Amino acid sequence: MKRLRVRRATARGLDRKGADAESLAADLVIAAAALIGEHGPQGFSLREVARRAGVSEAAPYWHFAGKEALLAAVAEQGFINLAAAMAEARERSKDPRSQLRELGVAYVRFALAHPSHLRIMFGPEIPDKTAHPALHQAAERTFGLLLAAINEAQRAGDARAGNPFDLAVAAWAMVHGLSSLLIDGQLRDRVRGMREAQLLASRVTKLLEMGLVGR
Amino acid sequence: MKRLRVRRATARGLDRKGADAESLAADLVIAAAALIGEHGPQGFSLREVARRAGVSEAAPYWHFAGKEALLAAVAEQGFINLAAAMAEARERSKDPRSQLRELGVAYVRFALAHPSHLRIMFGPEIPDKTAHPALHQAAERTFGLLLAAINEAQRAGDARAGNPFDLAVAAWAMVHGLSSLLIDGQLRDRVRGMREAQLLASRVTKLLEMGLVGR
DNA sequence: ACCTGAACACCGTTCAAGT
DNA sequence: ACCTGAACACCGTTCAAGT
Repeated sequence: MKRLRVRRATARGLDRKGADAESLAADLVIAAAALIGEHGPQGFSLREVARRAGVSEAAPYWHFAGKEALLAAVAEQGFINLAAAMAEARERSKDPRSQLRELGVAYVRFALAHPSHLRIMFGPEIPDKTAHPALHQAAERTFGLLLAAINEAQRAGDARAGNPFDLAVAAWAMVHGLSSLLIDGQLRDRVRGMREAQLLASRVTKLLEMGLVGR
Repeated sequence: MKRLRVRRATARGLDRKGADAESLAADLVIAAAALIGEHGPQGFSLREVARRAGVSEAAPYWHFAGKEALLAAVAEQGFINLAAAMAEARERSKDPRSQLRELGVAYVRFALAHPSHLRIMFGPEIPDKTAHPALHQAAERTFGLLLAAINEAQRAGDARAGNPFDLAVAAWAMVHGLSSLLIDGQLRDRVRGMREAQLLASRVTKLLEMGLVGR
């Protein structure tokens, strides 16, 4: 029994204490996230994850309903990480207008740094988030962060009046669309490299900003 | 031999004349597009496409290098259809500013009408479009339509000065992001139904328009 | 030139059986 | 409670063989 646990830990290439006390569920999520990061959403398989965790191919089914449930756990962690990055970005500036700009930059930066993760968070692998309440909640919380920033900007006169939901969707659509186009290589002909992508992001975001601010 | 052709035609549920003269390649693309439309990109398999076309599982490999090549053909057709819808939309209005608005509406409408098709056109199933020259060209041509509309709007004073590429990317990112969020169900809690989605699209697009026009 | 049949190495999922 | 081993029905791709 003890040998088995050790096999699991070394199979992941990890060597930290307390591996015995960990649940296999957490190990599987970690292995899944790593696998997605390496080979993309396409190259992901439940059997390979089990192999990396050092367990049989049937073992994951004790902890997750199936492949989609494991991916949902990975996606949930992704939203938690994105929300943390956005919260941190917001704290970097004082005035609401530049806070919004920082939020957008953080979003695109996260997308470029973790493209495969973003695909799992938004892609068709999980057709209905409401089937995974924890994931659904994490996604809602992330959007809530943006909505709060919009609200504050409106109160400070740094965003035009109007339905805050519309403004938030506009901002979200812009950064999400730009991230998707960059990740999917749609702009690869004319935008080379991460640095150029970030510059494009700030120029493009500014164009929307003018519409959102209204002056 | 003739019996075989007939079997192919009826297997697709079609009964048009001239089926004998058609190439299997075209049949496979049609069957693939239909399958994707029904079951989404996930439920697509090359074997099932072959079954629907009434041929053996190895037959497609004579016409396509593999699964990705067949998907690339489907995606190419998608870009051709999208470009046609955009060109038609543009002809509906005279002044450049409302032409841009019509382009955006057409994009979102296409996405909502053919969500699975859009995913193939942009998703990770085809990681590198340059590996499929015809697809790459069709995608470029579609973006070129948007770029031309931006250029014309700038000449008419209906769009602010500046790098037309930046303006085009902003517009593209906005409608693409909104389409993605709608398709992926990210707004399902607060936007119910196609009609409400279209209304949201026109409100949100207007917010960007103010930034693009600059007055 | 174009297609079939059989094969290989994978995959997700289930289920009896073990501890 | 938690995991294994074996099985089932799939999948993408290859390749000799047919016509």
